[in-house]
Parts: sequence; C-alpha cells; structure tokens
Amino acid sequence: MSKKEDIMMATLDLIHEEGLQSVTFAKLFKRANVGSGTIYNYFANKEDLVNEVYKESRTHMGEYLLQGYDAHASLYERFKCLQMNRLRFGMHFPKKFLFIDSYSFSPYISTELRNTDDGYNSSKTVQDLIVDGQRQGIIKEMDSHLCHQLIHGIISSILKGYYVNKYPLNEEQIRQMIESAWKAILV
Amino acid sequence: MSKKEDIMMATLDLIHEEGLQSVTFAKLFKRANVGSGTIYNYFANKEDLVNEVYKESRTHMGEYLLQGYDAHASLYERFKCLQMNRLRFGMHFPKKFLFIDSYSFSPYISTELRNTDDGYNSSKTVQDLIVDGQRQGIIKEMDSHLCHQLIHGIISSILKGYYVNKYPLNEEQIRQMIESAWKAILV
Amino acid sequence: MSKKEDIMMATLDLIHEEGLQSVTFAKLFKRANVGSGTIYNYFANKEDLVNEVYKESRTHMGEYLLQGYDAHASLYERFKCLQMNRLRFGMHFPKKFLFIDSYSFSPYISTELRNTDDGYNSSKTVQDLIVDGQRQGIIKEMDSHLCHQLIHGIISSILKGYYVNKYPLNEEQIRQMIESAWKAILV
Amino acid sequence: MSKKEDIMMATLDLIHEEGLQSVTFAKLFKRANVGSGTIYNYFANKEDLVNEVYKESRTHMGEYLLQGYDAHASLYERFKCLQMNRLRFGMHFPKKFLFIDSYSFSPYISTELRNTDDGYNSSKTVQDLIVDGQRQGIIKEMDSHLCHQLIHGIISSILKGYYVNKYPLNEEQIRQMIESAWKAILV
DNA sequence: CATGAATGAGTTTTCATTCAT
DNA sequence: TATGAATGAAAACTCATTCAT
Repeated sequence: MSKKEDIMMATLDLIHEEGLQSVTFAKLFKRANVGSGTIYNYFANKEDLVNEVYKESRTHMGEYLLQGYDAHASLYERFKCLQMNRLRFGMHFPKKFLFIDSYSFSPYISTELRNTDDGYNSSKTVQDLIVDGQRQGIIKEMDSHLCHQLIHGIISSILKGYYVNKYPLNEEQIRQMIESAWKAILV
Repeated sequence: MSKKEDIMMATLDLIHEEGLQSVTFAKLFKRANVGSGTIYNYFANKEDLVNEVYKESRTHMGEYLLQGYDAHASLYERFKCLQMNRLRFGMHFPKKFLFIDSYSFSPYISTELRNTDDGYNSSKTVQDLIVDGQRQGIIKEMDSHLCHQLIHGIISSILKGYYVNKYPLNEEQIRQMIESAWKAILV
Repeated sequence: MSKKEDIMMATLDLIHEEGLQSVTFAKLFKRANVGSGTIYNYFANKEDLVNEVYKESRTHMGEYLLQGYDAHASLYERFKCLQMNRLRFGMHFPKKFLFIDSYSFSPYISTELRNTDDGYNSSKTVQDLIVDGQRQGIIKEMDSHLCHQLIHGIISSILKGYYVNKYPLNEEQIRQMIESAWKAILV
Repeated sequence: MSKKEDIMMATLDLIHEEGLQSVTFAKLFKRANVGSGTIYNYFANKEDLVNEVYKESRTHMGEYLLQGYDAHASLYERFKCLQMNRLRFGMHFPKKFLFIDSYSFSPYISTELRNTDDGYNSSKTVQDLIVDGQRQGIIKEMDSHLCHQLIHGIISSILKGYYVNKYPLNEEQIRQMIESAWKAILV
C-alpha cells in the first residue's frame, strides 16, 4: 500500500477511536509508520488531509450504493437495492460510515465539500426514485430531500444500534429493517 | 447576565460555529468579554466547562421534551407530543441540539455524564412509552434503548437537513415526519 | 525593562552576532530570558519582530541625527552637526547602525518599510541642506538623493573601519573625517 | 547550459529576490528545473553551493575590474578606470554585486574564502595604486585596506540607491561620483 | 548522472493554565 | 472576583539530506 493510503487509513482509524479533535500528527505518524515530514508530501495540512479522507469516503460510499442497481427493476426492488447497499456499506466500513455521518454537518467540513458530487450520482438516483414513487402514488408526498434524509436517518440509526452490539444483523433481519424503512415513507 | 453564563453561551456559540476542536480559550475570552483567568473561577478546566455546557443543554432539552405531556393520553398522542417537542427543541435551539447530538459520543464528554439523568426523567418517560407500546403489541419488539435511539436518529437526521437549508419545516411537514417516525417503529 | 524590550534587544544582539538568517526563536528566548510563548504576545511572528526592531532602530537614529541641529547655522555647521551625529550614532549604537545598513536594501525589509518616515524628518533635513548648498553654489550640482547617498556611503565606510578596529576615532579624527566627506561634495 | 550552471544561476536569482535566509532547496529545485537530489552531484551541501556562487561572483568582478587597465597611466586615470569598472559591474550585474556586498561578512561565507584571491589580482592592483598615491603624497595616509574599503563603500552606497530607483545613473553622474570618491581620499 | 519519495531533527507556533496584582 | 502577562509543553510544520531506482 502506498504511503498516502497508509496515512489516510491511519487518519480514519484515529478519528474513529478518539475523535477528530484529538488526532495529532504525532499519533498519526506513529500509527501510519511514516516519517513526520511525509504527510506534507501529500497533504498541505491537517485540514486538507481530513477533507481528502472525507472525499474518499464519500466517493467509496457513492460507488457502493449503486452496486447491482437496475434502473428498470420495480420501485421496491430499486429501493431495497439502494438501502441494502447503504446498510451493507455501513456494516463493512463502519469507520467511513460514521465519519461521513458525524462530520457531514459539522463546521469542519465546508458547505461546498458537503454538497460536492460523490462522482457516482448516487444521491440523484435516490432522489429520482423518490420522485418516481410519488408520481406513482406509492410514496408519500413530501419534499424529496426531506424524504431522502428521513430514510438516511432510519438506516443510520439501525447501523448505530448494530455498532454498539445491540443486535446482530443477518440476512433476514436486514430484510426486515429495509421493509420497516420502506413502510415509513409509504402513503 | 453573569460572567458564568457569558462564558457558557460563548462556548456554545463557538462550538456551533467552528466545532469543538477549534474552540480555543483565546477565542472564548474575546467572545465572552472576560479576562483569561476568569474562567478558572467557575470551571476547573476546559473539559469541565464543556461538560457543564453539555449538562445544561441536556437539562434544557429534557425539560422541553415534557412540555404539555399528558401521561393519560393515547399511546400515539404521547409519542407525538414527545417527538414534536424534540423536533421543536431542535428547531428553536439548533446549537444545543447539534452539540448534544455531535458530542454525546465524543471522548470529551465523560461517560458518566453521558448516561446521567437529565433531571426531568424525559428519558425514562420515552422508555416507558416504548415498553408500554410493545406490551400492547403496537410497537415492534426491540431493545427499548435502541428504539429510543432509532426515533432520535430519525428526528435528528431531519433536523440536520433542515439546518443546512435543504428544505423548510412547516406544520404539515412536521406532522408528516412524526407520522413516518411512528410508522418506522410499528410492528 | 519590559519583556518586549528584552526581546527586541536580544534580537538585535543575535542579528549582530550571527546574522539574521541564523536567529532562531530558541536562541532568542534563551537570550532574552523569556518563555517561548511570550514573544507572541508582542509580535505576530519572526518577520514582524524583525520589522519592529528595524523601525525602532530607524526612529532612534532619526531622532539622534537632529540632536543640537540649528536650522539657522551656516551651511557647513549644519552639515557638520548632521554628519557628526550620524557618526556618533554609529559609534554608540553599532548594532543598530549595522542592522539598518545591512537590511535596508535587503529583500527582507519591504520597500514601503524602507521608505517609511522615521518620525523625525531627518532625511528631509539632509535633503534640504543639500539643495540649499547647491543653490548657494557651494555643493556640486547633482541629484540630491544621490548626494545624500554618497555622504552616507562615506560615513558608513568610516564606521565600518572603526568597527574592525582599524583606527581609533577621537574628536580630532572625527573632525577630519567630516571635513573629508564635506570636500567630496563641494564644487 | 549545464545543470550545475542552472543551479548556480537559480541560487543567485533567489538570493537576490528573497534573501539568502529564505532560499530553500525546494524553491531552488523548482527554479533550476532539476531533481532534488541533483545538487548533491555537484555540491557537498547548501553552504558549499553558496560559497561556490560567491567565489564565481568574486572572480567575475575581479576580472571585470581590470578591464582596460593601463598600469602606466596616471594615478587618477588608473583610479578612474578601476572605480568606473566597479560601478559598471554593479550596474550590469546587480545580483552578483549585492550578493558579494551583503554576504562578504555573513557567517555563511567561510573566512578563508572571503580573504581569498579572486584570481585576477584586482585587489592587489587597487592596493598598489593606493600605496603609490600615498608615496606621492596625493592620497591621505591610512591603512590601505581601509582606504580600499572606503572607496568600495562609496561606490556600493551609490549603487544601492540606484538599485532602489532613487535616481538614474547616466554618464555625467558616474563621472561625478568617481570624482567625489577620489576627493574623499585626497590629502 | 538524474531523480524525487521519504525522512526526522530542528524550528515555529499554539494554547491551556498559572499567578501576581 | 476579575484580570491578563507570562509560561512551557505539545503541536504543527519546514527543509536539508539520503538513498533506492
């Protein structure tokens, strides 16, 4: 793995373990096994580093969300695919998921960065799905962003419960959860 | 207003504007219009100050949640009252709500404080409601703390979108969201 | 003496001893007997500190040059007064004189700072003297700034010889040097 | 041009633009368009590089000073030739002149290098001229090195004013300055 | 010879905290 | 109580130099 990746991974690890505010360069270098100057070959400063990690996480999640997505499948199939992917991403990459969740609305992440496209248009895909569902009279009429945020909140809460080991999430339970989220936005 | 209150308000303001990790005492003293030594008359150190602000915010929210609560109303009425209060608290006191939401799990907030009662038993009230609903077979069977977290997560997610101006939140939309959160926990 | 003065003096000393480029804050703090953070209560950074020292030196010299100056004395008397003061300043404050001499034309000192008034109009007094002398037909016709610079170069060279102990400078010798400089600009 | 020359030129340029103390290898490599390791094929380290540039500048000036010098001309003619060459060198090669002037006494330039012959005996030529003039009773009695320094100081001072655009230096003014410098060392 | 990624010692800078007033 | 100058440990950052390719 490249030094740059080492550093980004160590950053994500440390943020997960101790929170952004207690990530110091000293800890970072030790964890990433690089010399103290090395980071400056790749990142201008700490803020830049964190932003890069954020961007990479967002891009990764954006890509992950669309895995196996079939635009011609039924509404529920499409919903299920997207939200299962979201859930699975959170299960496999808890550090990235939590980092995105925690910092997307913090002042540390600039507005423009927050609103930046993740390169996979996953956000637009979800929006389209919602609008489509509303047109068909299946999904409740409401601001599509609001609806998106609602779904995200549900999935996100489920994951947080999973993270603290409140319950296991096997295939059957995942299915139940997705269904539960689906019900929340039906007319 | 007392010096102590000045300091706590300035702390909350700065955390909201720049994030906990970039709140320095220098900024704090300037904003609160007090001398740099003054804080040590009221707080043992920075961590203590932040914990005090956290405690005050939690107490405030706890009190707010129970406004107009009628223990004898129907299950849904009680749910609606509590969650509407939660949503309204978030709308009226964004700094406090976000601070609680963002830092409840940060290492900066001591564990004992995080689990402490807010002085209004609002937490217990919500738990009781959930257990009651499950006993009646209306609310899905799951750990009651987890269920509480699920509801909080939904409301929180919606508020965050609102904070960054993704959408407005009028009476109609508030009603919809409470309903959706309700549906999400039904059997 | 104030901490600020301690720091400025130590700065001047170190620049004199080792040159600007090898003045580090570590040396500075040790020499000035202050804590490492203290400097930042007075100066924004190293450049700011050096500029302040430069300004103070210039102001001091500007004030010194006009000591005992009588605008109604004869041309030569006035010339003698100004240049003797210049020479005496250099003899009593070698560090300041050399610092001004070395850094006035270095890229470290911004053009605007170099051209800044020293607060005593000593520069203008010299210019006026030259123009007056030229009007009277005593001083050679030439650009007055050029003439000023010429005189400065002579005095400055004499001082540098003095600094390296090439000769003593008693009253009689000072008189001779001033006379020598005077001859250099006569018609 | 060879890599070595590229590096030396870039060094001189950067010293002129920002001062020795802020010339970093990073800037140097970029300016000279070479890889960061390349310099170590030609110079042992930074100090060595700067000393090489210094030596080259001194040699160039030494050669320049003797242009058109006629050992059999009159004392004043010889003086004029040498000092005009000095002035013209400064006008045509400001970077080299200033570098020599500014850093001759800096701790960065090794003492032995500073006192080293420039390869053209220009220094000895000036010394001889002075001693000759003193023997003839034309030039003031003083240490010949000091006299040399006095003359250099005058020329240098004039050039510095010229560099910062205080005044132009045309043929007439050059002639005047040489004459003034001459007068300054007469008995 | 030429390169540039990696390094870590050294430097600058920050900032919570103390303490004399 | 209220202050703010002074502090120094810790943090961020720089940069000459090395070395594998």
